Formats: sequence, structure tokens, C-alpha cells
Amino acid sequence: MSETAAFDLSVDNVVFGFDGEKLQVLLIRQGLPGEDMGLDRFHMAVPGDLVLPHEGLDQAASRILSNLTSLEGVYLKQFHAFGAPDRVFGEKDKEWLTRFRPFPDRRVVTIGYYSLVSIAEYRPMPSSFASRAEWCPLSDMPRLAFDHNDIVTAGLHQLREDVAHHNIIFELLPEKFTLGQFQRLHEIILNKSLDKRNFRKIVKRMADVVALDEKQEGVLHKPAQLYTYRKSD
Amino acid sequence: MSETAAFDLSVDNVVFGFDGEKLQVLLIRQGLPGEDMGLDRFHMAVPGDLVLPHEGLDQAASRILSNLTSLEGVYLKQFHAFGAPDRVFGEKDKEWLTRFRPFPDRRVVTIGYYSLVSIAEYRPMPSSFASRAEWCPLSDMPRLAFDHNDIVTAGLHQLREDVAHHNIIFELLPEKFTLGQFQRLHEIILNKSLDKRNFRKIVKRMADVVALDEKQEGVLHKPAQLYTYRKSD
DNA sequence: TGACGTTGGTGTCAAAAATACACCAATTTC
DNA sequence: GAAATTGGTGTATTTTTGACACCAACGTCA
Repeated sequence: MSETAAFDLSVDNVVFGFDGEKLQVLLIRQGLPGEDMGLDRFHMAVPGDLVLPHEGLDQAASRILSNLTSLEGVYLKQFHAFGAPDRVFGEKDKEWLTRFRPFPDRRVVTIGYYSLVSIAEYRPMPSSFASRAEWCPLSDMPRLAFDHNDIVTAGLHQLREDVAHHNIIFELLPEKFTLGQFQRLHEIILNKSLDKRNFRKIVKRMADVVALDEKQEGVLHKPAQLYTYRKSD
Repeated sequence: MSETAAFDLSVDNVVFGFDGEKLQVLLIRQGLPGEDMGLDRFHMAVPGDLVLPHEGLDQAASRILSNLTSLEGVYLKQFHAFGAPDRVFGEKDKEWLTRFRPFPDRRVVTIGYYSLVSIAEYRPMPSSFASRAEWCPLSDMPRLAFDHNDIVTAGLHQLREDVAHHNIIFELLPEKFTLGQFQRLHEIILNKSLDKRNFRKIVKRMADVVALDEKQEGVLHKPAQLYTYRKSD
């Protein structure tokens, strides 16, 4: 009962973005905006920061995302808490903490969120202590800071489960999308290939997906019909 | 960047138990074991406590569960972090914190776990600062300490989702169970009634559920065939 | 001892959903 | 105008789901 400890609490946010082709994750390069301190000085990381004293977790997650990337009003979901005692172990990570955190040695537990955006409609901009913010294909993740590789992987698994049972997948699509993009996105997230005709049969049964009176333009093949998602709740 | 705060971190564990009839939740009465300080002095609560300085979250969850209820080796799953700034607001709760916590005013964020046990096979015993540990039917929850009512509700929702997609439901059943119990448990968790014959059709397709050469005894109706779950992985 | 209360145990048919599968169409580029 | 590329369509088979009703076996109690 007498043993105790003070923790720092942070939020880390795995931002998934879909560009019509690939699923990507938003990474920031740690450092002050504009200040470029050599590519290898610190690791890339998922956007995250400490929770403030009187702030709720969801609130912290959206504040931090907005601070670091200028993204506002996007879908956010808490998915897991990461609290391994040794989640900070790299030298670069320790150096970064020393420079940017008031109590660099304090144990920090982080709450993982993921969020979903359509890359076509959101332009993340670095700010706060992010010197750059950039999309990185999921298939091509570098070594990230702290345990952020684990966090990304866990977020993807959660997304996979959630997509099957909720209508969140539309958060990744632009307002107008083609059935090709819609199917490709499913295939990436579920990690298996789907039959085109069967897929379209299922989409026809979705009352919320409606065909627009509009086609793709400027593509180097037959232009596709555009669809949109209208929640009928 | 200069603003910061120290958090306490705790784990709270919603223990679901099935007795063949009803789904129940394990509650503790806060206080020292044996010491009975008047029924209304403190609220009932879900078993939980602070995470220690060098302890992982899962590790903390099983240590705490074991300390408070003597339950060991049960299924445990993290499901959500609760960090509302005002999650401690009741007078009784504050009094309890003053008495049992080294830093009663520090903000505490808790990681919610749920765990699953077959009531027939586990006998929880109060210990540590739990003066009593008792099963309480889900349908009959009292007002609990802190935000524990929210935690129980959230745990149930998570259980509902998880049951549909993983084989965890067997954790709630005794080693030998009847199809009646199995169906009842599904109905409670999924909160809807199922057709007996269709249900049994599905069970027949589960290779892991095997009929034993044994029947119920001492029941006031036709004795049921007993089944068991054998993971064939 | 036999009637009652209670839960256990069984099959069929129809509708819906899932799966497998192959060709022509419309656009841009060269 | 040929090539490259993605868009778009239907049918037949199998599998799954869902609705539905009656008899059986045990203990209890009159």
C-alpha cells in the first residue's frame, strides 16, 4: 500500500489515410516545425503528446492531433493502452525525451487512438514540435520511436475488426468514390482479395451507398461511376 | 510544453461469472478483510488498484485480481481506458481515497479489464483491502464507486462484441456444460433469444464442442447430455 | 401411482446469402 | 487504330439462416 509512483500519461494517434490506392499512416518527424535537425537525429513517430492535467482522454487526442497535424473533426477511436515498463528504451528516444519533456525519466503510459481520414480531403500540416508530417504507406513502415511500431500494428488489427462490424470504413473514403476504390480499400484492410461481381452485389444491398449522376474524369481508362455514402439514420 | 501533471494509474477489472442461470459481476466491498465498517460507509466496487512503478498493465491486472479475490489464471482482457477528469466525484469515494491512497487528490486514470470465470469452478475470497467479495447479477447492479457503473457497462458491450468473433465464451462455462446453459449464456450476452433447434444445429458444426458420455444428475426434469470444449488448435 | 411441471431433444422446408466464374466497354496514350 | 487499363455486368450452385411443433425423461406432490 505504501509503494506508489507518478506516471505521465500520453495519447498516441495512428492516423490511417486512404488515397484511392494504398492505405497510409501519418508520421511526424520529431523536432520543432521548420527546424530540421538532421534526418537521423530522432525517429519518426506517430503523432502523440502528454495529456494535460484537466483534460479528458478523447479531448486530449483531438487536441494533440490538431496541434501536430492541423487535422480537425476527424474520426477518432481509442483502442488500447500501452504501458509496458520498458516501452522507452532507444538512445534516440531518451535524447528526445530529455530535450522535450519536463520529466524525461518518468514512466509514461500511452493511450492508443486511431483515426481515419480521406487523404484527398485532408492536408495535414506539421506544427508544434513536429518538424514534418508525412504519409507513409503501411507496407513500408520504418523503425519508429518508442513502441510506435507495436502501436501501429495493434491499431491496424483493431481497424480490421471494427470495419467488419461498423460503418467506419467510409471515413477513409472521399465524399465521392468509385466502386473500385471501395473494393480496394476493403481488400487492403481485410488483407484478402474479393470477387468484383460479388462485391458489387453486396454494395447494391447497402442502402446508404448511392450512385451519383456523375463520372470520373481524366483517367486513362473507362471512367467509373461515382458513389457517395449517405447515412440514413 | 511547460504545463504537466503526475497521474496515478490504476486497473479495474470487471469479472463476469456465469452460474448456469445468470451472468454476474464480482463486486468487492471496500475496506480491510474482516473489518466491516457499516454497509453504507463506502460503495461497492469492481476489484481494482494502483499499478506499481515497474509493472506492466496486464501484470498489474492479474496481480490485483489475485490479491483482492484470490482468483488466479483466469481470462483477462484489456478493453478501455477511463480518464475523465471528474471520474471521482462522490463524497464516499473521496473519503475512501483519503483513507486508502497515499495521494488522494491526484488524478487517476484507470485501465479497464474484463475477465471471465465459471462460477462453479472458482470461489473468489476477499483479501487485501476488500472486506467482502460477492457475485452480483448484472440485472441488479447497485450504484458503484467512482465511475464503475460506466466501466461495467462498457465491459459488457465489449464482451458482447468479442463473443461473436472469438472463442472466449467458453471461459464462462464450467468444464462440463449442457446445451441449455450454453444457449442461455449466449442469449444473455447477446441480449436476444435464440431458437433452440437452430442453436443446436450451429453447435453441431463446432468441432471443438464434444459430447461427453455423461448426463446431468439430480435435476427435476429430463437430465441433459453434458458437453465439453476441447481446443483443437 | 399417476398427473403435473419443467427442461431436454429432434427434422424439414423455404428464403437468403455466399461463392465461383468470363466477357465486352470506354477511356487515354502512342 | 492498336494497346493498355480499369469499369461494368448475370447465372447457376452451394451454404446458411430462419421459422416452426411435438414427444421424452426426470422429480414432486397429491
